[in-house]
Amino acid sequence: MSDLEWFFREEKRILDMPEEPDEDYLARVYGYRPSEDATVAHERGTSEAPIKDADRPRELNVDMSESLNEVQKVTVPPEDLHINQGMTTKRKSSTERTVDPSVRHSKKRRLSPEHKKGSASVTLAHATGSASDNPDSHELHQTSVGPPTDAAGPQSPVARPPIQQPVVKETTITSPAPDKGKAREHEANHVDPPLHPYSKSTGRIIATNNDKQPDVPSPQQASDDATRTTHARYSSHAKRTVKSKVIEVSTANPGPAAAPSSSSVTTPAAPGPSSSKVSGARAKKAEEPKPKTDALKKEKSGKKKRELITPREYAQRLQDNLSEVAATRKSRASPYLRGKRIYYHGGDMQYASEETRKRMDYIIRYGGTVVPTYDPEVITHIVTTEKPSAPAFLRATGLRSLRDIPNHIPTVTWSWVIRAPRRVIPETPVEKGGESTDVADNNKGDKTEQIEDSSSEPTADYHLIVHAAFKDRLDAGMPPPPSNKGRSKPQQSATSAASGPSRPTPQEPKSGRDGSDTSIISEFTVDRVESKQSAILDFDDSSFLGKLAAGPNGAGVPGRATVTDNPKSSLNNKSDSTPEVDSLAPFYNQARAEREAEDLRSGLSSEEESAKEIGNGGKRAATHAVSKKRVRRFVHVFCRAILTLIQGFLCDSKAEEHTACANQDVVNKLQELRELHKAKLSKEDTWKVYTYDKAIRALRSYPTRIRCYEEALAIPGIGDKTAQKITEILQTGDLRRIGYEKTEDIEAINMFQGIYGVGRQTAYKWYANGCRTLDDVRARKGGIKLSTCQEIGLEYYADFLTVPYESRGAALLYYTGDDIFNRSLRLKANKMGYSLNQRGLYQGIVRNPSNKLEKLNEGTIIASETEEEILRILGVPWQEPHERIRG
DNA sequence: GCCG
DNA sequence: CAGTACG
DNA sequence: CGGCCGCTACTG
Repeated sequence: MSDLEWFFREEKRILDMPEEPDEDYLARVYGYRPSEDATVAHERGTSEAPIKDADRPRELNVDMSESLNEVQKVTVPPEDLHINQGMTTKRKSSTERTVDPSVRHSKKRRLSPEHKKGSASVTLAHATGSASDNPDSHELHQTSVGPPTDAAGPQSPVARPPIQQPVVKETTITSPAPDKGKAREHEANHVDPPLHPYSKSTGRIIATNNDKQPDVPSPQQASDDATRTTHARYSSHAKRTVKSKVIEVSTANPGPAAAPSSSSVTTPAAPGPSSSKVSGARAKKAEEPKPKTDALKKEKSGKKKRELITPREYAQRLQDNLSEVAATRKSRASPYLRGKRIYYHGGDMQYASEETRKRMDYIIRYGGTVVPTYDPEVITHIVTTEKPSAPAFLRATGLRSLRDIPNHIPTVTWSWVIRAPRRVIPETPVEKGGESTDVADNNKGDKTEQIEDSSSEPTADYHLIVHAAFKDRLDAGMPPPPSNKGRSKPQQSATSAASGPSRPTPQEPKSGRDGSDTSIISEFTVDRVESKQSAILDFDDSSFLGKLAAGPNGAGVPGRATVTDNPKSSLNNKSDSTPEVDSLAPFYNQARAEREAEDLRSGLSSEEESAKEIGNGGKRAATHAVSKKRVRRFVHVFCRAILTLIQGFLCDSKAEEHTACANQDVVNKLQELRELHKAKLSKEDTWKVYTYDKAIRALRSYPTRIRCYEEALAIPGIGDKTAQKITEILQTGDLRRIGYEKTEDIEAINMFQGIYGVGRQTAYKWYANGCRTLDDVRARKGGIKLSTCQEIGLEYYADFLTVPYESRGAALLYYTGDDIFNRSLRLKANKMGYSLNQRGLYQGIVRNPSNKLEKLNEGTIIASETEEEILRILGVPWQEPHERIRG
């Protein structure tokens, strides 16, 4: 653990080290000072606050909100994982209830007429603030409450600020609510604002919008009012939330408002956060009247021309403009790609697609170098699209075979780039006295003393394997086989790998335990080959990994006998007749086997399969049954450790919600299963739900298709049982369990749980009392009782959940106004020749005079998305929800 | 159900 | 205070 | 084997 601690602390230290102050950066680049904005200033404060937490390794969160959709937050100690996972536990259900909170609030307001404007906002603030542990909650609240948001703008822009000041503070997410637990700290960190102009003007949505949903610009969002800004921010979130969660349809059709403008501005190939998905947001930005926004826009459009340019040319250009780009990069992003000279292969040699350009920009932005041509002498990495075609690649590079890719050059897919932990590689590792860390520079040294002073422990990097571009070259970039110099010193590696919890500095001779505690990592340790380029994660300190790998489990492995007593059997001993065999062959074979596994076998058989592969890979492995097991064990432990680090908190990444992932079908099934358990009362089921949540979440963010039981098992949060289920789904496409457990009672109960304020207990009770439908509940069938909260929840239940995003305005109007207000409003609409219902304001509806129910003409919808719009058309002054009470 |  | 639910 | 989010927030 302390190794972990060290790791995180060290990482944090490094991350905290560089970079100019944000203000300076902003001032320099954008002529903008955060202090101008209270909100930002506040955010800034918090962003610095965590320093005092240095002792407590936390999420190392690099600000890369500009491309959050691609960002990976590094890490957390695995044992803390659950903290946040819990946070997301109810994500889905909360989604379903998107609206509900509002209900409560609006009700509150309604119930307490004394809540005037000001207090209404305060209520809001309180609500959002209290929920600050869940970013989404903001969205939700805001979504629901909508009106206040808007109201703050046009109606009483002046009167607000004083009251809202605290609101801003409270709700601006950024602040790690002082009274929150450590989990909140994560959140706080996580949300820590990108000190970016965008965030000020249009809200973080710009940066984080990872959906292709265009943000529909609305008047209030363009406000300058700082207070309003906050709202707008939420508003943005809200829109996104609603749009993506409540109704997906709208995602499909580009928002009417955003479409036109975005088309003209769309995604310049600038070294900015140019994610194509941001285009919508950018469109909005384009409408921002703000000067600084304009400046920004200008800067971006500088390179936006979309020419037909080859990747090579584009890369070249990036090279040429490097300094310029670097400026942009400076404090915006952690230069975690520093020193990496990447040859990017996008598949098409003739035309640098938007994607290609974007990626190249990205590489530059994060400190890497894009090398226009394939030159093994120069490049340190090869990055390809997710599914590169080998022939195309060969053509592009002029190679004859993938085998010709030099061993030391990792050949990985783009996912590797974006998933690699954001770690700043220290320019000058303190401990190493200025030794260059340029990944490429450290070739396998010939100096024997490296064994002592270098801690780089070549380990199979699962990360590399996972993201390897070609299955035939999984080993590209992996530690090369030991030179046959025979400086193999198993014990040494073993020792260092197993070094104790006390944080040893890299050059410190590892004062590990005695040989009895030999770590299994030693089995795979190929001496210290100085090929850091293999250490993608830059885990220079091997003890860290060693510890991870060895762990409590590894300790039990009788490693010593093998390593020490029978040196020849050591994997890194190349004395057998296969000098070519990479000691890491087992890894490759394992991984390759997984990749190639066409027909998925059951857990057992696939296990055998892999084992066989391993045996084939290293001859000696076949002769050592123990080794075989160890390999498996190690792979498992190691992979998991890596994945844990890579994935970080489950709550770190934005909800990928409906974004189909590589294992979507599996996810769907598991979700079904989870729902089943959700309806049950037992503690056991409760925890299963919890677990499935975690598993599902983990699965979602898993980049590649699961190939076999082991691979699933390696994912943190997925254990034996779930892995089995996954396997079943993979094989049969179904989960039998779901079939016979899915019964009507469960469905009814789950439906009840959809009501705000109703959980499993209540739902079950209702069902037990004979309720089967919502109407039953409404009728209080079985004499059931509802709490006030539940009453309201019920009142607003079903309809709202099905309100399409486009109708939200009308729906909000409908739900927030009381009976009289609504009638009045609708009557007025009628008198004006319109027709208003919960879906929208219609024009031109012609009804049969004799039968008013019969519509002769459907009419056209003229407003529905926002309340303001509707009210404006109807000539009704804006009013807060709590003011819409006439009865 | 997963994890330590 | 404990149960229940929320985000 | 026991813990699994919250110095929750609200309700009764």
